[in-house]
Amino acid sequence: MALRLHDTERRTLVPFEPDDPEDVRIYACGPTIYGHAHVGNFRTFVFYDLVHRALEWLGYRVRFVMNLTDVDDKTIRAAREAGTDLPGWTEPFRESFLRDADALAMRRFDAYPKATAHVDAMIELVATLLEREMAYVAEDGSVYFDISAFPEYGRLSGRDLEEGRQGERVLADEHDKNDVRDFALWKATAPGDEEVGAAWDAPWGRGRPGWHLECSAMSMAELGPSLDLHLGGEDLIFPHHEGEIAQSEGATGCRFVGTWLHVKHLRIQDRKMSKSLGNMLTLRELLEGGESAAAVRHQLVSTHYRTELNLGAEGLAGSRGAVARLVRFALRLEEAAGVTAGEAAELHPALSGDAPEAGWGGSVEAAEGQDAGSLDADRPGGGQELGGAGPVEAAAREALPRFRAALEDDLNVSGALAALFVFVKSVNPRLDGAAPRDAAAGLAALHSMDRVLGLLEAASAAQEEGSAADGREREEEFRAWVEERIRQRTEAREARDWARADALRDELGEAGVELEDGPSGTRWTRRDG
RNA sequence: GGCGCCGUGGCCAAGUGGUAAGGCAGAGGACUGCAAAUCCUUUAUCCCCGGUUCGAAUCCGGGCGGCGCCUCCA
Repeated sequence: MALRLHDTERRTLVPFEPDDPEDVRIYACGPTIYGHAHVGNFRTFVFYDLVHRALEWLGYRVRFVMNLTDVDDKTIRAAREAGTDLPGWTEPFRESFLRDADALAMRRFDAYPKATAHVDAMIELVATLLEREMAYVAEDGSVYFDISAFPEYGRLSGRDLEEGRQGERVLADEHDKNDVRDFALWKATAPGDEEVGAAWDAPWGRGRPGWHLECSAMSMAELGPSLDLHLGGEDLIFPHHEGEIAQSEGATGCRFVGTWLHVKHLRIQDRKMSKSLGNMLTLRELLEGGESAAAVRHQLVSTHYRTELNLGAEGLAGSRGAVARLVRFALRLEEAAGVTAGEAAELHPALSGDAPEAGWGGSVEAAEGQDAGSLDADRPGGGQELGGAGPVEAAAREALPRFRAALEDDLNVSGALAALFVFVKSVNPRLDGAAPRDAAAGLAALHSMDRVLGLLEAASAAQEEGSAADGREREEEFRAWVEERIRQRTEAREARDWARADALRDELGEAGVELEDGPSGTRWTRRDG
């Protein structure tokens, strides 16, 4: 099976067929950087990250661009109120956004163009549309796109062109438009724009670019006239993306986007997130409140992108549990393998490469509908190759095709997570006494899957950030202290002095350290993180 | 009003014709000095009614309930 995605325009699942699998071009609508991004934004952005990771894992080479909107009504108003100029206001939030993205283990995209850096390209685009008579200059020097020049307007959102036309009173501040549905490509300079530097010269007059225009111009500048994939939140379908199509195809004459993917919105505690309800939760607030980034990432990524996701305390608690289980599993594998994840990958390239093929006899079809525990020799072509593999490796070879099949089915993360946890469940009991090389196979496969999910990455990123904040020396000191306590406790236990042993465990517990006594000694982990 | 989505065990959530993946939480058990971790066992008339079919959570009709977009909010 090959990758299939749900295209908004065709309203159905379609095979993903990029023009060139070696150069897949993806554009995603990013945030307006006038404040800290909220968790709803990040539901969408973490999905972008998933697309980015999944496509590369599946073997595509990807160029992925996400814009940052730094000139619009909101940035201008905020900069004015703060008495600064546009970059003075937006730049800190650009950095804030990237920090938040890092915290969630989002992999960096190839470019984050800012609108203000591409105004020339936007002016050029408007000029082209004027030349082609698809746009007109209004009395005040604003430029509008002429809807009637693009008969296909409305095809993405599936709305009736005539709807809302009759009996519509032309609003006072839009008297320059020929048709109420025409949208602004260029807005003539308004009072206050100059103060913050939000005004540029154009042949038809001074002003600033319209919102839809930014994305058309920047995607063309970065990726060319047509894209394989364009991503955005569901609210952008109309009018934003509809406008992008009209402008882009109007100017170039060629198809703008192959497949549109739109992410459903996030709700908070069963309510829509909105300013009026006062429940605009920023990611920063959530994290500073003590929530772990890995749990947040899990929560945001674990629900299919076309299903509404409701963020709440219960769900986050569930995510914490799920992530903790994976982290412990990774630790057990590392111990049993005696190597790092990187070394494990070298030992088992077939299990750790991007999108390991089902070439070991366990085809996707064969894996589906079999129960996870049956390492059968009766599967087509499965017996012989499996002969030399240990039980952990066999489980990995079972899990990876399922994981892949789920991703290929419109990025079914729930299915992918199920494949992962079936793997965890089947490996855990076989880990005691497993051959190191075999355990390494499990470690390699686990990290391969995490290259798509990013959950272990988010957990270890948080861990590192924590110790970096503490400072290297203090961290060393702390470790030494913990290990000394553990040594003392081991002595106490050998002497069967249970009271002393328990007291030491309690003391460590208060310091946030949890102990696990295993056959190979005592392991400790930090609570959370 | 127009267009569209959804309703699966305590919570979250896969599954779109052949008698229900997975996670979290709970209960019992194994293991442990006690724990923790791990494993085993255990919890579903798939919103309701009717229809199509040998067979439906899955298709069709109706109902009830929840939600989104329809002014630059991801």
